[in-house]
Parts: sequence; C-alpha cells; structure tokens
Amino acid sequence: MLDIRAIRQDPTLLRTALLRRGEVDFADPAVVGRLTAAGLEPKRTRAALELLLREAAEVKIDRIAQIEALDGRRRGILFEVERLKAERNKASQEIARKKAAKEPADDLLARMKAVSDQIKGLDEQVAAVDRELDDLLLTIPNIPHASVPLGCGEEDNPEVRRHGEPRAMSFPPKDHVDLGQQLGILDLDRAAKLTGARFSVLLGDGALLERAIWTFMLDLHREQHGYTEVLPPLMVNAGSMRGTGQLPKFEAELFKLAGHDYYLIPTAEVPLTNYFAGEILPESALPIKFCGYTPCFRSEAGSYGKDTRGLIRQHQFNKVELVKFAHPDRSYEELESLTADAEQVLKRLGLPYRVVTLSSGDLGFSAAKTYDLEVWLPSQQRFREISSCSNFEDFQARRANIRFKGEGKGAKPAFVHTLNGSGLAVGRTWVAIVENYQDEQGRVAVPEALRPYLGGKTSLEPHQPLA
RNA sequence: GGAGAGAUGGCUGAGUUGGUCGAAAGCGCUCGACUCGAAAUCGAGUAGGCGCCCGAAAUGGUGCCUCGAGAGUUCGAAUCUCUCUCUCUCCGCCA
Repeated sequence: MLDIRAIRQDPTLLRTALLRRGEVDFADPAVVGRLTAAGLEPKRTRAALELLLREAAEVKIDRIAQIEALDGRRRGILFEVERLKAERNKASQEIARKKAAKEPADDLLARMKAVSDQIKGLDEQVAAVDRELDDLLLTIPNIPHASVPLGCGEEDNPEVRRHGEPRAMSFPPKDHVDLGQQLGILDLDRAAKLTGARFSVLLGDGALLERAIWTFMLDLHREQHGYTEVLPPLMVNAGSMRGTGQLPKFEAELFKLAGHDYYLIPTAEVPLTNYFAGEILPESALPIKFCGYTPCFRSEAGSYGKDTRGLIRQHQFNKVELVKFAHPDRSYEELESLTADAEQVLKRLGLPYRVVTLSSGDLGFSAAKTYDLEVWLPSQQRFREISSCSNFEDFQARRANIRFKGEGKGAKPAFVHTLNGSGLAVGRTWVAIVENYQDEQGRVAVPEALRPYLGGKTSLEPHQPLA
C-alpha cells in the first residue's frame, strides 16, 4: 500500500508510476488522441509509454482522481466530527461537575444527546469513506524504483550478468521428464491419479535429491550467509495475505480451505514477512534475515497451456525463501547481497545462469525492484526463472504495519523495508540438475556440493520400476 | 469438542457502585545532577495512530481516537451488554 500523504503531496509520482507499469487505459479518447497525434498506435508499447510519461502531469488517471477526492472528503468530515467530539468531551466534564455539585444539568444533557446523534452519523460516514479509500489504495501497485528500466514485459528485461557456460553436449539432451521417468525417480501419471494435473510424485533417488537440495540450500544460507532458519505454518489467515499483497487482488491464485478462513501459502514470503506484522522493531536489530523451506501452493489460474509438461509449473512445489527486514537507507544494498546469496546456490551447484532486471512492465504488484535469476535448461535451450529477488521498500511494511524505532529521545517509528527472494525454487533446481548433469546413457551426475547430502552418491543410475 | 478463568503502556501490575483515566505503583529504559569514573542517590522524561494550526523544514501548539477486535447502552465506557479472536487450567480426542 502506498502512503496517502505522499500521494496527496505529489500526485504526479503515482501517475508516473502507473504509466511506467503500463497501467494506462488505451481506450480513453484523451490517450488515443495524444498518441495518434504523435503518429503512434494506441497500444502498450515502449514508445507510447515514453510519450505519455513526458506528458505525465496532464494524463488523467481515474483511480488517482478518485483517491484524491475521497481523501479530501475524509478530511472534511473528520474536521467536523472532531470539533463536535471536542464539544461533547467538554460538556461531559461539565455534567460531571454539576452532578457532583447537585446542580441540574438537564439542558446540557438534552443538547449533548443531539450532538451525539450527529457524531454517530458522521462517524459512519468517515468509516465508509475510509473503507472505500482503503479498497482503492490496496489495488494500487508499488512505485518502481528509479533504476528500473522502462519496459512493457519480459522482452524488455535487460541482462545484468551471466555466470557459467552451458555444457557442450555431444548428444541431444533429454528433458527432465524423460530422464526422471527412465531413472524411475519421477512419476507424473500416478500423481495425476492421486490428485490431478500439475502434481508430481518423486520417489527413490528423486525424493532424496529433492530433500538434499533444500537441505543444502538451508545450510548454505544459515551457515555462510547469516540467515535464521524458520519453519512457519503452511496456512495463514486473510490478514497475512493482505499484508504481503496477495489479497485482495490475487485471490484467484490462492487455494483456500473450505470451512475455514485459512489459505495455503503460495510462498514462505507470506508467513516469514508477516512474522513481525503490527510490531515496532528496535533499529539496532536491523537487518533481520530469515530463510525458510516450505511447500508452496498455487492455483496457477490463467496459466493454462503454459509449461504443462513436467515440474516447471506445479500446484505444489518446494521452495527455500529468503526474507529480510532492512533499514530504508540500506535496503538496496541488501537487495544486492540477497541476490548474491541466491546466486551462490547456483554457483555451488555449478549451474549456468544469468541475472536480469525486471523492466517496469514486468514488475510484480508489490515490488519496487526485482532481479530474476534464470538457470540454463538444455532441453529448452534457454534460461528459465529459478529465483526472483525483490525489494518491496515500505509497500508491504505499510500494509502489514511493520516498523522500527531508534533509541534516541526524538526517535519516531518508521516503516522498515522488506525484501525477499527464492533461494531457490527446489523443484526447478531439481530439473536444472537432472538436465544439466545428464550423460548420453541417461545417468545424472550429482554435483559435488550435494554429495554429502546424498550419502556420498556421485550419480543417479537407472532402476527397474518397482511395479 | 465440553467446562472454567483471563486479555490494561517495553515488562510486572492497580483500576469492576460508569464521570476530569491514556491510565496508579514498581521495574526497565533515556537524559541531567552528584562522581576522576561507576554504583547508590536525587530530578526530569518515557505508547501509537489520525487531523488542524504555525513553519522552508526539524521542532512546536492544538484537537480527536486507541486499555485484545468489532458492535451496543449512555450526555459520558478500561469499567455495563452482545459477538468474535487469542491465552491459561481441567476433561475428551489425537500425531
């Protein structure tokens, strides 16, 4: 959630933010006119956004106008109702005094009865406006950081760096589904029988490999990077989902339990970030760094037909998550180091990857800046997302009300900055290892860093199916 | 799931015939005095939110709200009523 006072002070800030994210109504005649006058099509293109941004101060956006109107109305009513309450409080004391002195107070009582009724009506109005304003603010995305490049989508994400070389293979690489089935460590058919599409069963060395991966990740972050390991609930209430921004806008993405007000977490970010919801942390405690392994549950609504084969996109998957609570002055340094911590996993596993910066149009709802880590998949001959590392600045902290305070006398509480990143998605790491470490016979070498977690095993060998 | 008790400021804890209570007291913490320094002692301060005024801003002034959450009774609620949440004790069930 954004700060209403910041919007009040500088509406152009928010206008610019929405334009950079490409949240423009291209059916609006004013927008169409502006673009066609410049010889541009009324479509979400970089050129169109650039033009609109140059004229940002004049581009009207309904949602912003609504927010400003509601804010003005709210303050108007507040002013009036607070004046009445002050009057009532004074009169109440007067009544108390008169009663104590055995003086009559009937006239005051009658007058205050009327004032109280008036207050009640105005209080209801304030509550209604508050609700409306909150509902609106909750659907406004975060403001992209100044360093985020303008873009309309994935194709505009600049590559920051690369690490490792895809291994040259003298044979056509198989994908992880073929390899997994031949090795007898992956069973998608029976998972479909048990539950449905987008679920999987790992067995034997496959299950062991999965467990080895997350254990290795947790150990690395805990021992080398200074994170505190957390094992949180896998279900959370609606308040937590609102705190990190999954609700109210993305309810369709979530699995909700029937008969309870609980949701399955789509990522450990939700319980880990909301851990300090409503609290004021001592400034000296910052930064606080959490890592946690959890299964994650996503309905993947709207992704029909995408990544339907294999483990890339599942309703349930395992992930190790990194979460930081940082001082606002240092949150961007913390983003760099968090990204480096996630990269370290790929480096140790010897997996080739690259880092991209998400452009403004590809940025998630709550994020101010995001780096994606993409790992090389030989079967697809391209890089695929395996981690997403973001700074949310005070966007989540404001929603979840997470603050910090210094020691000094005049120290005022302020919102912390929250960050998180996958460190890493375990299932996709499993895929990357199986594919990148395959040989022509369909065996899979175990990366050295993982061998201690696999009882010293150096490769996964084909097994006869159990049945 | 059944029965009972409770939820007050950083902590402990008073406040239940509704009236000057945002809240006693103690502890903790901050600042100051004393001291070469510390302890002890003494003095002062010590919740958050939202408005308005002044101001370039920090500060400041002023009003409103908050005693688990929400609703109600009343001129007025930490105190009375209802609903919900959470904690504790006992019973039942259970990994």
